[in-house]
Order: sequence, then structure tokens, then C-alpha cells
Amino acid sequence: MSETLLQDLKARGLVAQMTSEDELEKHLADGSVTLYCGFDPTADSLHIGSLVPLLTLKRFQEYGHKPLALVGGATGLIGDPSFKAQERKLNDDSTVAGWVEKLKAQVSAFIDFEAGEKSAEVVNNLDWTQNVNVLSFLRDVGKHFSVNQMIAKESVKQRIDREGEGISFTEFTYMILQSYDFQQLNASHNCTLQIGGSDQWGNITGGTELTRRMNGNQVFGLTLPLITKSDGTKFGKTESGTIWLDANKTSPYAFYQFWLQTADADVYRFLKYFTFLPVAEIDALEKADAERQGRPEAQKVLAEEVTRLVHGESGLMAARRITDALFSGDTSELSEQDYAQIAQDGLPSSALKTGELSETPLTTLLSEAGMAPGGKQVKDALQRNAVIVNGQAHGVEDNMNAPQVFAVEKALYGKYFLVKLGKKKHHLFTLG
RNA sequence: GGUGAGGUUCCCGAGUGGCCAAAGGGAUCAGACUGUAAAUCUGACGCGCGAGCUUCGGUGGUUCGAAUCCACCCCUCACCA
Repeated sequence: MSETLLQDLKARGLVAQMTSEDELEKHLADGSVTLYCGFDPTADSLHIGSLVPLLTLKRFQEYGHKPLALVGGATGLIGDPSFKAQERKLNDDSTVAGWVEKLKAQVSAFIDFEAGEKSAEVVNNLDWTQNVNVLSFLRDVGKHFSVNQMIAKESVKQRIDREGEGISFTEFTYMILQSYDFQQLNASHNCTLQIGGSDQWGNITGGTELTRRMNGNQVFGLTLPLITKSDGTKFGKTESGTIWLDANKTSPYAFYQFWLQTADADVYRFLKYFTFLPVAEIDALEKADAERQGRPEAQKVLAEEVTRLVHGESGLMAARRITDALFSGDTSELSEQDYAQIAQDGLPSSALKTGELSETPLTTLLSEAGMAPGGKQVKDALQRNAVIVNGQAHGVEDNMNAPQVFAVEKALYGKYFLVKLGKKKHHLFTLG
């Protein structure tokens, strides 16, 4: 690799801010550096918002550095106030402890633990926080923080300035805890770099400062950009909610579809953020797409690359299998095995109880199957003939006609009904 | 503890006795056009196929009638102590 890591990161647009660029460049060139990134347990799975930092740890490792993934067993109990509009509810400690275990496993999938000197490690800040004595913490650590400076941080400013909001001492202290993590990791692992989202800048610089004061060492910080979408909506959410990394919460198929639906205006940027394809290759793809009329290739490349990174080759194959089946237009050509496979691969599916059909309107049936949040949406689709069962469109007149719509003789292979609501939502009903 | 401002349907936010299932915006969903993209236009958007049913922090009350008035309570925020 003739390019340096920092050059690559910059070319990808992955650097938001960093502490003293020249010195960091020199430091990284000097040899293997130990760096860390924290992930707080705020749910039982990470979502794609954490993907950029995770992949960045991996990028560092590929360039010969040693990544530490910190799981916030302690900080997760407090809650990071950075750029949060409101004070958050505290989660109880057994819940957080359970989440910590899940995150550990998830984070581990992205970095290499068998890489000699640069082997990754997972650490938990509860380990060095839980037995700290309040008084010594206040005297040894707290003394290094100026409340004036803390209040001035952009990340808490809106909470302090905004009419009608406030910040508890608990959340206000979060920054000190995170700073303490950096100082501890510097002492125990010779960790000299922290990376994180751009919202973490205040917390990270707090840590570099504390480490300098307590350990006398110069350490560095680098933040990654906030992922934005061209249409201004929040990245990582869809109609069905958050896109999680856990295959049980977001199936590889749904995950693949998420990336496939990326807007043209975002897709090349996302390729740089979320894949390991060389920047030159991405630029070439963009050029090729622009020259060719019609549908670009980029979304497909993005979906394949990211799905493979998160769910592996088998997850990707499953996602593609379903996608090909559902969007090729002609689902009647699918074999019986294909249907069995589709359900197993992650397409939402449910059993159909023939006995209850006469009592159940389609609106209830489909919304309860999870195809729509309420019967109203199904009704709306029915009025537009947008409900398609095994290739046949149905309108409102069939609403109370479930037994006919789902008549056994119409089932494919005697048991399957593939229902399509609108253009993108599919559900497989199985008799029995 | 005191003073002030607040708590409305996913979010923001109007509404101060009937015309309120509750303005407007956002988000979301469906349709048209497309390329499973964007933009645009159309429709939906408490629940219910429907008759209808249940909402405006909570509980009681006034009234023919309450999101709106009264009492008490809970919660949030700001400032002061």
C-alpha cells in the first residue's frame, strides 16, 4: 500500500476532525498504534450507525494497528448527553449487562483476534470503573475538569441553553467517565488514539487532555463524519424501523434491500464509507454509471459488499435469492424448494389458519401479519388494487372474502400464498 | 421550599365550553411517473371492513355538553433560595 491510512480515510471522506494532523500522521507512520472506539449498550444490538466506526477499526487493523473495541458497561449506565435533545431514561444494570454481552459478540465479528501483535481486544469500561471510590475519583480525576469548559462544549450547549430542557449531573458527568476510559487504556494498553463519531469530539478531546495531565502522554483523537442523506432524513431508519446488525432483528434480506434502495445522490459516498473497495474503483464505477443511461450499478455493488461484510457470504446469497425471486417479476416459476428457502432466508412469513378466514377481513389479516401498521393502510392499498396474492390483484370488494382469496386450490404447491402489498412489501403465508 | 412556564393524536405545534377525532408542518404509508433512486402530483394517516368505539398528564367535579371551566394530584423545565 503506497497510500497512507490517513490519505485513504480522507479520500473516503471519513475524517471529520482530528487532533494535530501532522503529529498524528507521524505517529501512525512510526509503527503499530493501539487505538480504541467505544460502543455503548443502548439496545440489544448495534445498528448500522455503528458500522462506520466498526469498519474504521478494521481499516486501522489492515494498516497494521491494534484495535480495541470498548463496550460501555459503565458509560451505558449513565447515557451520553452529546447532542441529545433530552435527558434519557436510565436502563437498569442487569439489562445493560445483558446488552454488553451481545455487543461484545457483535463487535468481535468485525475485527481480527488472531493477528499477532495487532490482534484486536474487547474491553469493558465497567472493569475499571465499578470499584472506583467516589472521593478518589472526584479528587484524582474530577479535579482536572473545569466546569466552565465543560459547559462550553458544543455537545451539551443546546441542552444548557435551550428553554425547557436541562441536563442532570449524571449525564453531565458522562464526559468525565469517557475521558477516564482513555486515560486508563493509555496506561494499561498504551492506547494512543481514540476514534468515534463526530458527536464524540468533545468527549474525545476531554480524554486526550486528561491523559496528558494524568499520564503525561500525548494521545490523539479522530472523528468520523455523521452519515447524512441527500434528502435530509435520518440515515439508518426505514418504515419498519432501525436497521440492526443482528440478523435476528433485521434479516439479511431486509438489510440487503435497505442498501439497494439507496438514493443515487448518496450511493457513491456510501460506497466509500461502508466498503473496502478502493476509492479509484468507486470513482470508475460512478463514471461508468453516468455514461450509461438508465439504472446505475452502484446500489447493487453497495448492497452486496455491505451485506457480505455484516452477514457473510451465506447471508448475502440468501438475500439475493429472495430478491431475485420477488423482484424478477414472475414468481410463478419458483420451485417448491424455493418457497421453503425463501421463508427460511428471512422473508417475513406466517401460518394461515383456514378455519378463521371467513371471520377475518383482509385488512386485519395483513396488518396482523405485520405488512402494515394498521388496517387503514391495507384498505388504502386495496382501494388502489395494490394487494397482490399469488400474482392476482385484489380490491376492496374482496376485503371480507378471505376464504376465496386464500382458497386451498389457489395455493401454490398446495400451501403457499405470496402476498405483495405495494411495490416492495412481501409476505409469505403458509397453510397449515 | 418559593416563583414562573408547561404536559394535545409518532414528532413539532394550533386549539380556551358545542361547528373537535381535534388546524398546520414534519415523518410515515399507498398510487401515478420511474429504475425496488430522487423530484413532482394524488390519496391515506387514533382504532374498526362497517355500524361504531376510544383519546388531549392522572383522578374527581361543574354542565344538556369539557382538550377547553373548577379541585386535588403526578411529571418536566427555568429562575430564585
